[in-house]
Amino acid sequence: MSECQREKEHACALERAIACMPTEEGIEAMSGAFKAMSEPSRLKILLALTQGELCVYHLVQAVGGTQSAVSHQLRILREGKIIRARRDGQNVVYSLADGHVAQLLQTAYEHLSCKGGEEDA
Amino acid sequence: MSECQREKEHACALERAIACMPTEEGIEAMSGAFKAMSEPSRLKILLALTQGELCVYHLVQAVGGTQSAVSHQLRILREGKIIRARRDGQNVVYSLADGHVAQLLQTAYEHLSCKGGEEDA
DNA sequence: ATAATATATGAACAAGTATTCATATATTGA
DNA sequence: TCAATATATGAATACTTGTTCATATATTAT
Repeated sequence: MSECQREKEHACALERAIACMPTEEGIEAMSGAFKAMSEPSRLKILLALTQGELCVYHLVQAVGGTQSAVSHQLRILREGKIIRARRDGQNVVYSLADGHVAQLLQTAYEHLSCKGGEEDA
Repeated sequence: MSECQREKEHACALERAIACMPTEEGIEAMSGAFKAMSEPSRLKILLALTQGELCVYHLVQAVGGTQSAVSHQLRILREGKIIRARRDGQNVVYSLADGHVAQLLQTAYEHLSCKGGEEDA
């Protein structure tokens, strides 16, 4: 019963934390979106697509790496409904699937990209 | 030289994509932040901490799992400067390290958590 | 000092996954 | 149909990582 003391110390934050916690599906949805952007190779692809739709060949030029590696990552993003594919003649043209990811990329880009890093003493 | 044709088709988007691409350090910073939030166990910890600082014991209650697993994830988040630790008597109290992550969590929470999912035909 | 509580951590193991290589599929032009 | 271009993908490999178990460290009270 010694933890009862602690129970009350920050009880309000704990209760709010429990109350605001999404369902498992919500957690999966959120972490899935973050996971899509958590690998450098995929993040580059997504950042490139914020500028407009691009075919695989151009994506390879924009992000580097081999065509095979890019295609594998494109499949992961496609299956996760993060991006959308459309055939255009010999090419397949990709674009971001919805605005949510674009918003997250924008927020991260503005907040993290331009700044070197913040050490706090 | 056959790709020259393609070079021009979407050249503007490709050029913008190349122009907007962050440095490798920028990419690492962004993907690192996303990676912190890409695992359900860590995401839960971070979401809980958006409600205020919490000690490990309370975090375990808020997010579930064993104390050891939570502590391991806390270490990863701590070393990545995503969260901050402060000792308070027998307890160690954790809090979010900066507002950037909170902003990303907020954006994701609003955009992804409450909605079931969007299938597009 | 000893016991109890709170947290951290090393080692081991199990999954998950990003890349490469080789090859398959699809589209276009001759 | 055949060749060329564009993209996708299966298998194998190497690497990363999340969890568990056992144990270590730190703080407090007696």
